[in-house]
Amino acid sequence: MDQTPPSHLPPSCEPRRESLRIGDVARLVGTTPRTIRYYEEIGLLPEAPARPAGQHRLYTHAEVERLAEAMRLKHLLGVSLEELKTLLTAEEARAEVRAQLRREDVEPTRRLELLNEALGHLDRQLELVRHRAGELRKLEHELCETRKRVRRKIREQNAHAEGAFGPEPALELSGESQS
Amino acid sequence: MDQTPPSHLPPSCEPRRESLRIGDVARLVGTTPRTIRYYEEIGLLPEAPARPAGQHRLYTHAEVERLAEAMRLKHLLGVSLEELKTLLTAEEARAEVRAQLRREDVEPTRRLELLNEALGHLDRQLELVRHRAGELRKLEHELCETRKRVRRKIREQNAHAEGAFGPEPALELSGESQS
DNA sequence: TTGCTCCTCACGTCACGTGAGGTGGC
DNA sequence: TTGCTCCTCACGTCACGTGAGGTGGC
Repeated sequence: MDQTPPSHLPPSCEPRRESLRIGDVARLVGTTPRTIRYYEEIGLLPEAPARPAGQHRLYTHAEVERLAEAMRLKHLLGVSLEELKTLLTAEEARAEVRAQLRREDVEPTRRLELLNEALGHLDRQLELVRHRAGELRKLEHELCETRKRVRRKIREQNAHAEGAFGPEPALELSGESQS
Repeated sequence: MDQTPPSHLPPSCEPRRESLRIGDVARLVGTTPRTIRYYEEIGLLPEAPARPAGQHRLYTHAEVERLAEAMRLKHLLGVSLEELKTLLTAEEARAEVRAQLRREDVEPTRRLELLNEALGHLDRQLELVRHRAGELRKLEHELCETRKRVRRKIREQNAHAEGAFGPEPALELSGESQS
């Protein structure tokens, strides 16, 4: 069983779940193996069905995508893992809805219901994102204003020095300064 | 609110440090007393000098402002308390610089040095904020695109229903739905 | 005096970090 | 065979939450 070279496999034999190991996944999404194991432990990530205890975890690229998206949400929205779990469950539900909608045999009333649910979920998430983006824009604006004032003072100072000592090249960022 | 000092005090007798208690402060900045005590414990907030053990903590409005700003930075930038401490120290240094600059007796070279330091600090902070704002904008854009697609599908579905059953008012958000 | 908020331990919790000791695949 | 990564406990840490028991100000 340790004799399965990765090249020229019969089409029936899958390369075991795409053979991405936990270290690779961690590097790809910018986290640590410990974090991934912890997320699996608390049920945020699904455990691979029937992995013998002590055996290596293997991941597919689709799973990496989902994990990356989850970490982006956590990072940008600053939610707890419990809230993140709720978000991801809703996300899964939306995926399920998309799958149902692709099969054309859904009756129109049900179809509209599903679409409206998806819309509601998107709106809630957009509100979260926009609120945070607004706060950040405000902070950015304030920092910019302060920056303008400092730059104006620097210009004034340079102009004054020029007046006192005659024209010399404007000194802005000295580049060298001890401590 | 109750910020008129207890009526007739002699002008020499200060209303002890403006008499804002820890619960008031917590409510004003949107946190808990425990958090404020913890920040004091790890040295992120200065402990009031010479407060007898067991005595109530009292705060000034200026301290409330600083705490609120600190919590905003933490919330928006998602930094650790250790990083936050660094940011606040730099902020204090900038305040110190402003105080020095207001006294006009600083020699021009030193003055430029201080201004350039302040500018550098502002630029680093702006970069942090802008990077995060950019990520959020991207997420917002993606959510908007998905939302557009869902709304288009809803319109299509309604148009189709109209064609099949004759004109009826467009159903968008049902408002009521079981489960 | 009665409530309320405050105080200081001190243990609990969330989201991991960090070895310890051992097994498995290229 | 040798390294490397992986595995599972299990204890440590950061940033607080949450009572326990007691004191202080309107």
